[in-house]
Amino acid sequence: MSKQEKIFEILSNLNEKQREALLHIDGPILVIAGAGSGKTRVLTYRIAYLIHQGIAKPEEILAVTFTNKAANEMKQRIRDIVGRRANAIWIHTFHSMGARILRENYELLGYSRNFVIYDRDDQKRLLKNIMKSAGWKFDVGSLIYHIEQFKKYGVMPQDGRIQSIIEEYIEHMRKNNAMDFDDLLANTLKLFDKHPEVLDRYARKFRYIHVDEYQDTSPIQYKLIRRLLKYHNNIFVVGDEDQSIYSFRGADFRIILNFEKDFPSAKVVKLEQNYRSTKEILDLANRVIKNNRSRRHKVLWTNNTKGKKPVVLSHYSDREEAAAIVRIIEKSGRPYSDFAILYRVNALSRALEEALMRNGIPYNIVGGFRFYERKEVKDILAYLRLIYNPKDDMALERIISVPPRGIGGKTIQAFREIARREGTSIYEAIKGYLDEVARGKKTRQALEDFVNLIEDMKGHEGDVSEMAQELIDRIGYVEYIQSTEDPNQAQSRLENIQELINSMKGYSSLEDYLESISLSSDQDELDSRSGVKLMTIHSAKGLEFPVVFVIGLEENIFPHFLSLSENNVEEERRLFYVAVTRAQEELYLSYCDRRTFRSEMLQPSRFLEEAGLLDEEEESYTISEYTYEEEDTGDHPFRIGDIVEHKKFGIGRVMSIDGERVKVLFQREGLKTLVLKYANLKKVS
DNA sequence: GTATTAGTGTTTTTT
DNA sequence: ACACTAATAC
Repeated sequence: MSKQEKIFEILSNLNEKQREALLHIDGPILVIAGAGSGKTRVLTYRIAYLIHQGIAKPEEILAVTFTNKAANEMKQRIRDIVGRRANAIWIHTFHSMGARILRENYELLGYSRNFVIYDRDDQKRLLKNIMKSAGWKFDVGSLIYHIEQFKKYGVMPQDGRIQSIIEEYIEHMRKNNAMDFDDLLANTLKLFDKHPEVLDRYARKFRYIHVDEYQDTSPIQYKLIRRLLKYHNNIFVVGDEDQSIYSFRGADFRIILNFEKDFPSAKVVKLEQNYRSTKEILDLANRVIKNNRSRRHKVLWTNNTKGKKPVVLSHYSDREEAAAIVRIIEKSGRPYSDFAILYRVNALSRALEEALMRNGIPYNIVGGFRFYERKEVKDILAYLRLIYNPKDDMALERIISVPPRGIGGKTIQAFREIARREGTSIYEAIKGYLDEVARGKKTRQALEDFVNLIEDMKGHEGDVSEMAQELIDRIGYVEYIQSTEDPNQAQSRLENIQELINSMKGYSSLEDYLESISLSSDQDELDSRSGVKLMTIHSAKGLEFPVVFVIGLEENIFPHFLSLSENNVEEERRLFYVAVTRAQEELYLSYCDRRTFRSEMLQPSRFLEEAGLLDEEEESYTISEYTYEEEDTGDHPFRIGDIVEHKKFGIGRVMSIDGERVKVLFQREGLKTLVLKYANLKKVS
C-alpha cells in the first residue's frame, strides 16, 4: 500500500468528529471522549498520521498513557501502520516516563544509575523497621498516607514522632538509592526546575505531546506536561470527566474541566457516538451520570439495535448471589471469557471465587493478588534486586531467611544496627562486620555462604532467565517449596516460577528486566486468558466485555461509606458509570441484603434508584427470575435463612451451609461457624 | 538463637 | 491467600 493509500485508509476509518480531532495539528486540543467512543483509535491514528505525513519524526512524539498495557498496545497498533519507526516514539505512563528521564540524568540529583523503585511492600517493610528501632507502633497504612501528603503538599502531621518517622523514611530512601512512586514524578519535576538545560533538551525534542485519560492526571503530572510545553504548544489530550475515578491517587478532574482556560487557543471536540454498548445500557448510564453536577453536557448515543434490558439481581446473601451468577453463566451457552464480574472492593470476590471453583468454572482474578505479588515470585525477584543493587535493604530482608539458612532475627537486627551506625546498607554491613557479630561458627558460615552466593550471581553473564535458573538451583528453592507446601500448592507455585523464568527470556540485563517489572500494572497481565474475569471497577477501566455483572450494589459498599463521609458521591457515581459502560451486550446489576463480614442489613444502592431500576411496579424491570436457594448438601433439616436456637448463643439465623458446617448469625453473639454434629441446633420457626 | 506451627486478622480504589 | 504474632520445638 502506498503512503497516500494508507493516509486515505486512516481517514476513512474515522467518523466525522474523530477526523476533525485528528486533523487539528498545531496548538492545543481537547478531545472529550465518552466511554467506547473510539478514543484509542483517534490517538493511534493521529500519531501514525503525523509520522506518515512527515509532520513529525517519531522521536519528536511523546504519548502518555495510563497503564503500560495501554502503552504497549498503542505502540503495536502504530507499528502496524508505520512499521519499525514506531519504536522511537516515547510511549509511557507518567511513572515510567519519569523513571526513564531520571535514569538518563541520575547523577544530577545525586542518585546512582541503578536506583531501585520501592513498591508498597517495601515501603511497609521499611516503616516497620523504623518503628521497631524507635519502639513505636503506628498504623503502617496511615503512615504511608502521611508520607504521600507530605510529598504532594508539604503537609507534615503534628505528632513529632510521626514527623521523625517520615524524616527517617526519606533519609533511608536517599541513602539506599531508592525511590517510591511519588518520587519518580517529584524528582523529575525537581530535575526540570533545578536544571533548565535538561528540561530544554526534552522540551525541544517533543514537538507533539499526547496525554490519554487526561481526567486522571494529578497536579504534579500536569506540571510536568506544562514544563515540556515550553517551546512547542502542541498538546493533544483525550479524556472524559465522567470517568475520573482516581482522586484518591491525586487525580484532579478539574484539570480537564479547566483545559480551555489553561490553553486559551484550545480547540475542543466531543466524541459522543458509542461503538461498544447497546442502547439500553447507554440509556442507563446516561440516566445515572446526569445526576453529577461537575461535568460538561454530554449524552452518549449509538446506532446499535436496542438489545437486552439490564437486569437487577436481588438476593438474601452473597452466597445466593454467587450461585445465581453461576447459573446465569452456565445457562447462557456463551464462552466463559465473555463474562466479567466487577466490584467496588476486592473483598467481594471471595464468595464468587468459591462458587466458581465449586462448579468447575474457570476464572481469573485481576488485581487482588496479582501475579507479581505472589510470594514465590516476590522471593525470586527480591534476590534479583539484591544482586542488581546490594543497597536494596528491603530485598535483603525479604530473602535472608528464604529458604531458612540459619540466620535469624537477632543476627539481622545486629546488622541493621551496624548499617545505621555506619551509614551503609545491611548487605555491606554483613560483608564488612562479619567478625563483630558472628562469633558462632554456624551463623558465620551461613553468612559467608550467603555473601558468596550474591557475589557469584553478580558476575553471571548472559540471559537473565539463565541466571535466575542457576540462582533457584543454588538456593534449593524448589526443594524448599516442596517441603513446606502441600503438593497441589507447591505445584502451582512451581508453575508460577516457571512462568516467571519465561518472562525473563530475552532480557540480557537485570536493569531492563527489573524496571519492566516494577512499573507493571494489574492490567498488564490480563491478556486474553480464557475464563470468567473478576476485578475491581478500577482495574476494569478501559476494558470491555460482552456480559458484565456489577455486584455489591448496596449503600455503604457502593457508594462506599468512606466516600460518603468525604462528600465524594460524585466520584462513586462516575465509578458506577465506568462499570456499566464496560458492558457490550448484557448487563446485570446485583445487590443483596447480607454479606459475609457485615453484620448489618444492607440497603440497595442509590445508583439503582437513579437508574430507574428499583421501581417494582414497572413490569419491565422486575427483579430477575434468577433467585435460587442453595441446595442442602448434608443430612439435616436446616436451610439458609432458617431461624435456629443454640443452647449457649441463643437465637440466630442460618447464613450458609457447607457440608457439615453452618454459619449462624446470632442476635447477641454475631456470626459463628458451627459444626452441625455438635452444635445441637433447634429449628425455631 | 533459629525454625516451625497454629491462630488471628484482613476489607477502598492503585501507578 | 497472605502477613503477622506468640508459642513451642530443635
